[in-house]
Amino acid sequence: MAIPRAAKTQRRTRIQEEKEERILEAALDVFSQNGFRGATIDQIADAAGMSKPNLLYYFRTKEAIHRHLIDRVLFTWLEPLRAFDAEGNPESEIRSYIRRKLEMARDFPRESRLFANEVLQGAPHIEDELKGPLKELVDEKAEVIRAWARSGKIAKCDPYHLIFSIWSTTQHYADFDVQVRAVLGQDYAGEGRFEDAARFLEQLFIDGLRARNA
Amino acid sequence: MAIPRAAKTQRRTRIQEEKEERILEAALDVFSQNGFRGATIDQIADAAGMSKPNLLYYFRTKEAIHRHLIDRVLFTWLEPLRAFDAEGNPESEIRSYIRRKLEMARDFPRESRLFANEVLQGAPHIEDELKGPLKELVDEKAEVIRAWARSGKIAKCDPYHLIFSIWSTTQHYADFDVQVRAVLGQDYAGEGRFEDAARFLEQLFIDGLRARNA
DNA sequence: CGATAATTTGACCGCTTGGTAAAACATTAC
DNA sequence: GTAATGTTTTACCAAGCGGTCAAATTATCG
Repeated sequence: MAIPRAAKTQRRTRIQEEKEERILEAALDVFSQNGFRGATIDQIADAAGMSKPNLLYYFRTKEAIHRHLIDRVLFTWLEPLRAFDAEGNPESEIRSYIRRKLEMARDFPRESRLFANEVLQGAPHIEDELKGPLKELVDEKAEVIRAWARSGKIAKCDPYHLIFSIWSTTQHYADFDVQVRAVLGQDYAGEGRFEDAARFLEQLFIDGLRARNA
Repeated sequence: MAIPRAAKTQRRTRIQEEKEERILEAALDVFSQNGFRGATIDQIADAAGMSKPNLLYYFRTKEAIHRHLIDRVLFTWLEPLRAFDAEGNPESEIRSYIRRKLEMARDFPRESRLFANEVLQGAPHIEDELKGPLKELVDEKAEVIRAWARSGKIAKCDPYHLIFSIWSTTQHYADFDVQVRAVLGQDYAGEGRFEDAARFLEQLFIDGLRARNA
């Protein structure tokens, strides 16, 4: 007779841990492809290879699964920006930031789409995180960029819009993948487009931001 | 006793025309905010100020409304790219393309989000349009850009990824509006961010693509 | 006016959805 | 072992969904 619902016991069994992971993995698939409202618990349960009530034993509601995923993604998604180093060389910092974001778009497209879906629909579940932690981190890094510009290491530019443009150009390859593939055609087999994109974006941003002694 | 369903009569009454317009307007609101699956006919009917069966008298299915909207958006969305002129000055062509795309993001964010929602979820309704007309148009304009690069008017670069990067950076201000606002803070009242974005993007792309005689 | 066609409404249907209840089953602790 | 706890299943529900139907209402036209 279980009053439970997983969280009751402080120490979670391995079976709990394993099942929860399987659920989240399946949910990532489904949510990222259909959005929150488009996803159904049955779909997720199917993909996780268990019955719906069984799934609901681990997560009480559909929203609980979603929140769990969103929290996780939000954290890892900002890693590359956190790594942005004020002491480093501006050009190589920007270059490696672009690289890392592009790698994430390539390796974790579902996470990117999950996030995009959420923001696109007004970010109903994460407004606070955006206005709080996210804004603070961006403010901090914007100051770093501004300092680089002031000291003439890169061209003067609006640091916020610089960050936005790196976000958008890199995530585009995950979020708009179907469109990218459609336009490039299938002769573009494999992941070559990511290498090409990296080359292009590095050129664009590095040359576009190179300090001009005018 | 009407066998009707609007399309039966070749000549549509003004009342038909007006109601259909009201429905599409309402549907744009709802679809762009909730995606296809997230939107309900009741919501759209409510927003259009009519009953559900009444709405279904004008559009037989939810998909019919959606297809109508998507077709319309797809067409107008490509206008700026079509205007891209091979004979013009490369720098000013690119500059005004960015401007126009940014203006569309500002003035028609719902249209942008409708499209983004669709592509994000795998473009189930418009795969053919992407692989057909869209690809052809992009191929054509990519050739123009390549010619500019060959003749040394702009730096050598991958024209496809250049187009992608203009699309993504500009549409970002419509699709990720909540995030942009959250990060910039509400001190950013009004639409000033679009002017700032325009300045930044023009600088980035123009300087990033300026021909290098190296 | 009356007749005919166009529009609107309310009642309804079958299916899917998120979620529950309770009992069956499995596992662990002693 | 057995008792307690943890897990899974079967059956189910109430609400929401896309869509239909037939009757009621309104507009149009001679």
